[in-house]
Amino acid sequence: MIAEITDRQLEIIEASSKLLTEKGVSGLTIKNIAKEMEFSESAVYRHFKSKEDIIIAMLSYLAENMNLRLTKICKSEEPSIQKLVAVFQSQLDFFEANPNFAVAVFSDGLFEESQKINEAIQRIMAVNMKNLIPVVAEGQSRGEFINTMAPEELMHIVMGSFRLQMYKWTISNMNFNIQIDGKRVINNLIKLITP
Amino acid sequence: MIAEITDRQLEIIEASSKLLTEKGVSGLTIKNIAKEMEFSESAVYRHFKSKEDIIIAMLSYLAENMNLRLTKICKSEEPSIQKLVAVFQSQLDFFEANPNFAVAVFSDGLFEESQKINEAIQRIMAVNMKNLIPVVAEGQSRGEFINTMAPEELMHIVMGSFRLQMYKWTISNMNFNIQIDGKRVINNLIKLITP
DNA sequence: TTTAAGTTGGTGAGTACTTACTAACTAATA
DNA sequence: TATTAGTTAGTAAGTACTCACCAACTTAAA
Repeated sequence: MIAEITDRQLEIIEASSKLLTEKGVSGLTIKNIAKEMEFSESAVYRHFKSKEDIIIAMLSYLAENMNLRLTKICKSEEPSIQKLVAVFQSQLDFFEANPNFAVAVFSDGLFEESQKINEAIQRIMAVNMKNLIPVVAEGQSRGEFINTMAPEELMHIVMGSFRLQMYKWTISNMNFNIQIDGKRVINNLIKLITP
Repeated sequence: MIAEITDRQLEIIEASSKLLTEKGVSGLTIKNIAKEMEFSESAVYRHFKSKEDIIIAMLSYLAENMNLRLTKICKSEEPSIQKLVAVFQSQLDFFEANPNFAVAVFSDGLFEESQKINEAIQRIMAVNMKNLIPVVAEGQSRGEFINTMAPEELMHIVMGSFRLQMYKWTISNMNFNIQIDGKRVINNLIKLITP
């Protein structure tokens, strides 16, 4: 929560996410991080006590960023539909600009060996849910969204569709325009969940 | 395609998928496979020329199985809705009985280092699509499903929701009843995509 | 103002261990 | 006798991480 992060740590986080995009999980090694930072492997340990800590810091940094972005959108006074669309638009913009993070978040189970890392990834999912469930519930009570299922279940379908689209993008090595396809998915979802 | 597989190779495939469930990708090593098979590491290489080949054989075996199951369901004369439900029910049954394979298929990007393995995983996705797109198209023309988007886009939403449910199950270490939650997702989807 | 002590962020060499894979050999079977 | 399926004992390359050491800077006291 209280992310007391030094400049150097932030640089390492950025180097790590770059490596993650370009070389995948197996390329995210201390050796490669050091090379990217242009210093020795042992220097990495001056700033983080373990590789696990680096990954967790990276994911927490992302979660914090995302929460700020989404909270801002969700507390506005627009119609719920517009808020929902704006949230996913914001996610599209972010991941288009930072495709490195997309790999981490949408390639599920990537760091399965560590419980702590898995929890960090789940926290990112939770940030989405925490912000959007109230929006959906509000939309339902206003008659903007269909009322045939619980907000959580509506969100499950919306998130699942969005995640699958992001996944298709990451495995294609980001070689199509995620804005176009992403927007189409969101439009299709809106068609389905409005009365 | 023509999977000419020896008994011993099948045993190795089964041992590998067991390891995948219990220890994750990082636990799927030649050493562990050998231990599981109760013979030496080098004996593994009598049956497969590389670890990559084992993983590909494992995924191909799964794809073949799945295709047989789904094709049988989809060529029946029932209403399209019932076929769609039956397909996902069949998937639920299979992954409940073989949770090991669920990890492989729903933890995307797991074996990212190998292009061939990725292709094998995508072939499994394609088996689903190949069988279900015609069912959805047929259902749309019969007025069983809504007609406001292309069959592929409807399937995207259905698959995305299903995959997310399976993912939640795998990261919870299969500690809730996937039949109950899986069925609820399918029911919710049916509510959305029927007129 | 000089000196002393402590901190920060580096280095290079090395640890203990794991990985996929191989060569050479052996025993049993066709 | 040739083939099959196993063995033992290795390999080179990689992994995260630790060690003793050091230069530059900051802080505080003489």
